[in-house]
Amino acid sequence: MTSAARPPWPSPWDAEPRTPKRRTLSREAIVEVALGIVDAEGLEALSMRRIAQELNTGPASLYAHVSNKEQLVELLLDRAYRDLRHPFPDPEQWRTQAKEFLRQWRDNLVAHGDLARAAMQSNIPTTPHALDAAESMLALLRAGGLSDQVAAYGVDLLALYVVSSAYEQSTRTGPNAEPDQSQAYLDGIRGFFASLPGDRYPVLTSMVAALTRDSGDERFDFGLDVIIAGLLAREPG
Amino acid sequence: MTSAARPPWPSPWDAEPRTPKRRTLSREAIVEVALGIVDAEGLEALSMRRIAQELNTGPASLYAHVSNKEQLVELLLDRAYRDLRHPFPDPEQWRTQAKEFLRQWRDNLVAHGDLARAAMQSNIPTTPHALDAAESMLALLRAGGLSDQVAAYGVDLLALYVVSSAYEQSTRTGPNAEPDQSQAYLDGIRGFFASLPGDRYPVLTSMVAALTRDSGDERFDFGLDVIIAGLLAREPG
DNA sequence: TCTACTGGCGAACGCCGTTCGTGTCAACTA
DNA sequence: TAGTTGACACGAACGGCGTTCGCCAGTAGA
Repeated sequence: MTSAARPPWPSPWDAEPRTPKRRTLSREAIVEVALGIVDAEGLEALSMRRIAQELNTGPASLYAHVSNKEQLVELLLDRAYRDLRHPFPDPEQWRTQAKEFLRQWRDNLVAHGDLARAAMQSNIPTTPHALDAAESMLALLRAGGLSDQVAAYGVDLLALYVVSSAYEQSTRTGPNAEPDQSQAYLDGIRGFFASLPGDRYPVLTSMVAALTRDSGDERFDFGLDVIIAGLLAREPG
Repeated sequence: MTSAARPPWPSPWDAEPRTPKRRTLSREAIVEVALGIVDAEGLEALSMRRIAQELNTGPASLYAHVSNKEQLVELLLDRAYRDLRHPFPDPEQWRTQAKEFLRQWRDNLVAHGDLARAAMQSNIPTTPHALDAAESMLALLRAGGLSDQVAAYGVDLLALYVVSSAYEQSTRTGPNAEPDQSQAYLDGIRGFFASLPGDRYPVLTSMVAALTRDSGDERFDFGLDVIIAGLLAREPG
């Protein structure tokens, strides 16, 4: 090792090489670093100690900027939602707009590891950018001519679907998503279902092909179509 | 204190009053105790130490019967699903049967604190009684005349809805559900939405009444109806 | 009766979120 | 310019967690 080249006393040129002792910490910096950890390794890898370490400090320092971990995760989620792009509702195309927005919403969550898990804690939007998303969805559904009550319950239902789909997807793909492991994944499920006893699960075993047809976009789009069609079916027109 | 009444040496009549030193532990006993903790105080209160304490032993002893906490939680979930009562599909009444079964499913989850959170980890049923539930639902949807593909995707969608609804409900009611705090809860939400800036959230603030109409059964039933109607809309007939 | 084995379990390891008390720098006051 | 003040940084520690190790004791088979 070359550590012998360094004198034991502090040299002038390496006094405080980084760590300018002050002003380096901020809520934004913490959120950014935390989001990086979640993106790369998932929510489970996120710890106050880990964040502090990545910022060259101790865990206690974080609490000057964030009241606790729960709040930090909420900030992460809102930070992620900040990237959503909101459509201007057009009554002629509201359905396409809605589906595109919901897809974007899910992709945005999936892009941040299993952050969707945090979004499931409370279905009611409370942070600014989560409220923006709800506002946009409500506006789209109303542009589609849905009554207030159906639109209100509908937004809830769609949000529930988007978030839980994203979470399910994230548990499937893992923290660092390999691009094409989905085929192997599907084969695994297929094998499992096929191995079940046909006398106890006659229907399941007879439908393995349909059950394991797709685990990605087609499935998600199917759910979107079903819910939107169901909402329209609740209206007289 | 009356501890002086007890001699410092072991008296014959209190030698091993309980704790027969052996055979008291079993996987079933562990699951039962753990489920009791989750019912009363929620998943967060569940720890190996806590279970062990309730069984008058140390945490290490549990690992002879359960490989880790993750597996234990899976066992809890399957134990809960064991109580589900399955209908025999009748093509004339499949819709009512399906709705009743799904309601029962949700109630069963909500009855066990926030155990639903564990059910969300993987949407694919793998344990015996979870597979039973999927089998029943598939049979019902096929009795309703749905095609294999729509039934397969539909079961997934309904399971996602039931489980995430149950989880949402459980975070609302808390571990020990007060029977009638729902009104105060709704009032809280109403107040929050009403306090939002109307210029940023014009649609949201104009729909507070519809958004906070109900947070319980009516909302859940609405979602059920929407999804089932949407599934039927996917079929030609 | 001896032996082999299985389950029970005390102790410890390395994590975790959070708090306390102290230090130290930056900027305002006089 | 000198003194003061208040906010931020952070080392150390507390009480929890899941899990493993290794020893011990009781049971069952030879």
